[in-house]
Amino acid sequence: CPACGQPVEHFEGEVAWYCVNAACPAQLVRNVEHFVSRGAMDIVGMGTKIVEKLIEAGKVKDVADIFTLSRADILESVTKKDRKTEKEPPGKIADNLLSAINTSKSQSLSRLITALGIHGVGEVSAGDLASHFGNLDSLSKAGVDDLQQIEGIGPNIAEAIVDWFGRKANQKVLEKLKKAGVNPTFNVQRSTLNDSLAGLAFVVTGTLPTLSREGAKEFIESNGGKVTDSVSKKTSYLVLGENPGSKLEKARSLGVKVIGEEELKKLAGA
DNA sequence: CTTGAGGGTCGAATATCCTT
DNA sequence: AAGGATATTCGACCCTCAAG
Repeated sequence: CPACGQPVEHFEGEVAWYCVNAACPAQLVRNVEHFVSRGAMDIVGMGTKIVEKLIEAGKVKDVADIFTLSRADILESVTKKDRKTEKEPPGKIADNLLSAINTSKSQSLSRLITALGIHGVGEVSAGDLASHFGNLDSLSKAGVDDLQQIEGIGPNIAEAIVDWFGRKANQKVLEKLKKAGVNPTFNVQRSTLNDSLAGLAFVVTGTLPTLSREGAKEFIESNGGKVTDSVSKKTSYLVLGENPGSKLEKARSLGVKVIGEEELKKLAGA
């Protein structure tokens, strides 16, 4: 491994090699980055640079450490060089970060599962897993066969999940998270709020007038609809905003219906 | 067992928005 | 003004499923 010098391992059928050193700094950065990213725990204000600094300063050794960070820890890490400008520290960064971390504690179960970074489990699969198992404990006890019952989960992903939960280091992280108050359960209420969009699959392209991309997604999901990244024959509607990409072309060639934000809201009966 | 299509995930690239 | 974070798109590639 170029970053830590430890031997690397490559998995059957995979193109890339993986460093097996659980403490590899380069790996840690990527893990943490993914954990806090938009589709996962969504900790605003925490990007690559900040993550690197926190890790360099030794304040974050695993993903769970984020939740026990103190204001002093952050200040110390971020202002590592110019120690003499003690009197005017970048307090705003610290404050924003702390409150973002705090809000992220109540993030949904599916986001947390996404955040774990299991091979092959992204937002969509994580959502399926969340609604199927309801909480992390039952998911961690699931066997390969249980997992394969779920649509979209085959032997490879099932194995990856079992393997992830089987690792001691990961179990430890889960424990720490639980202790820090991060242990969400699947909220059934949310999915049964309104099912006017049930059975429909949406893809969003471009910038919508009032809803953000995230907002549109949540809106659709809370009304029972499904959102994916790519347009296909199974897509029910393409929600079109400004500056659309190639998805519009694809939708047209496949005969997928194209609607705007207004129509989306009408469909949902809002 | 092999192959191909349909779906989905991930990472890179790019443009724009915020904060010091 | 500059550095950093966010928002999107795009292409590469992997997984699943079903048909040959």
